[in-house]
Amino acid sequence: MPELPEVETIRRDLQNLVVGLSVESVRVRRSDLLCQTPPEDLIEMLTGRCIEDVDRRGKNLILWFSGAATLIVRLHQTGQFYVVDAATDLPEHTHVIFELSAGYWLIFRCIRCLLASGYLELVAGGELWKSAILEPVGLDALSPQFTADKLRGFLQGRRRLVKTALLDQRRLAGLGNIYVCEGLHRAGISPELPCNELTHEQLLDLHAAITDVLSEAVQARGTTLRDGGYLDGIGEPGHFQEKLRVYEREALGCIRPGCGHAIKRIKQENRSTYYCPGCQAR
DNA sequence: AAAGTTGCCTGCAAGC
DNA sequence: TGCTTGCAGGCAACTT
Repeated sequence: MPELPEVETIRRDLQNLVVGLSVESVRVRRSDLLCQTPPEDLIEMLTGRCIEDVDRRGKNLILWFSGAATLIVRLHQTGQFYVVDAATDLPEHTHVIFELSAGYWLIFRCIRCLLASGYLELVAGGELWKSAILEPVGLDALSPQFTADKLRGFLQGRRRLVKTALLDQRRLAGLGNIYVCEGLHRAGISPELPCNELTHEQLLDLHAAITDVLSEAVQARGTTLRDGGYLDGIGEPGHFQEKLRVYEREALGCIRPGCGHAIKRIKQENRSTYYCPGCQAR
């Protein structure tokens, strides 16, 4: 389930592997996964172009091609985007294939295609503000501009629960279920606390916790859960699952020294929240 | 009244 | 076989 650290890992891998290579051909097997992009446009605009840079905003990848063509890739829940050797047997659910120079293929896979509004979007002329995928995406959580003050601005005065508010990509972009749960646990804040009841201290702690957990997860190359949904830029799993403190640890003991409470799992807005009732009491 | 918020439902496929 | 799970868009139903 790629969130910011997973997408950042893929970005770095692709930066190393495919920048400087050119697109020899594009195969689109499922055009319904494209967002506002006819498949023939994708093929025509990218064939022969060189990949110049790989960028990221929130959970979205941005590939810059020569001629200012830009490809936005949103992995959503089960999307994968990685490099394989040319002419290997393509895995199931491979929906778009970019055949590159130097004997590589860059493939887009998606097991559960849940997103009716599309996963890949071509934007011509580098006019990223026209992207339907990026339009609602807020401030990137790893950006230096993300300060404790900004976090306060996002959460202040809202009655919404802090857990669900942090999942909203329109304000702060990049956090998903895993890192919101982990961040709240590190900050010792109950997921059931309404935003407008956060103290100044708690906001500072939460900002530090979010920043820390994201950068540690990038160091560990992201989280691959039991479902194996996330793979990095060469199709390998990450390692941060070994360092999770609450996520998917229901009924196990809290690892904070001296705590020992059993991790609980609750439903908030129909999504699982994991937390420690000891360190995250209301 | 308009703008901002919140809650409910939907879609795919995997794994019980 | 049938039920549950998960992410974000779309929209309805609120609140201010």
